[in-house]
Amino acid sequence: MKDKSIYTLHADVCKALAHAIRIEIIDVLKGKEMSFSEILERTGGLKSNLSQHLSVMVNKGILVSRKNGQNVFFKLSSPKVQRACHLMREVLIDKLNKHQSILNHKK
Amino acid sequence: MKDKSIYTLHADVCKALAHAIRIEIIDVLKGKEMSFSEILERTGGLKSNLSQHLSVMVNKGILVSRKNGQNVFFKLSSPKVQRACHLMREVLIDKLNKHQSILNHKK
DNA sequence: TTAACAGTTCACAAATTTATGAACTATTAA
DNA sequence: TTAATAGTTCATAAATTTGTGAACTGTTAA
Repeated sequence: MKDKSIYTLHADVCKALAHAIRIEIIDVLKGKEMSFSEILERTGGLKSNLSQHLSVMVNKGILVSRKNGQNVFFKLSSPKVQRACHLMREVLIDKLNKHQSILNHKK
Repeated sequence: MKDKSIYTLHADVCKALAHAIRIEIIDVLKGKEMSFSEILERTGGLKSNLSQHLSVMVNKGILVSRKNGQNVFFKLSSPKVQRACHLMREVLIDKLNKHQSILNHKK
């Protein structure tokens, strides 16, 4: 049988996008590097929770981090992440538009 | 507070990519339309399981389906899906390459 | 009508993911 | 040294996702 482990690895990377908080982090991190506390300021919530989400994203290769003194800075590992995320957002928008136009047709 | 429901919707679309079987389905469906049974032939597994995965993908707007007689045909809802998926695959490959080059440096 | 075929739905157990708060580590300042 | 700050780790309970097989629906053929 064909080896499917590449699909598991690929899905693991995609899982790093599969949570509202993590999508928000990508949104906030678009293009720039930001410290943990700045991200926390923008997203809100518990810092333990944010730390866990960030660590998932770093482990899956979506983000990279570096430590400077007491602070840890995060950024997207590549512009590809932002592009992929943007495409998925468009798929969502397309779907919402289609639903809207179906509704308009019915009235 | 800022409204975050767009992040939830966006993450829901991304969740449709977050499973090995669903990544395989996208891979198999690249560019072409295919019937349920053809997809089942290629991916293997239980048909009830495949049917559930396909229904998740249709509901999230990743796939569209049409019925013709006894057969149901599926295709990607847009080339954007394939492009996003490909970008995430590249993020994975980049990560694997980086790990590889770190290993080479150590020996 | 009955049987066969294609696919979906359902119930449920198992696995995975998530949020929370407490405890912990590391760095800087007093 | 002690205290404060920044962030991580850990345990655990709750929520969500997943795989399985049986039952079901709809379509075609005999």
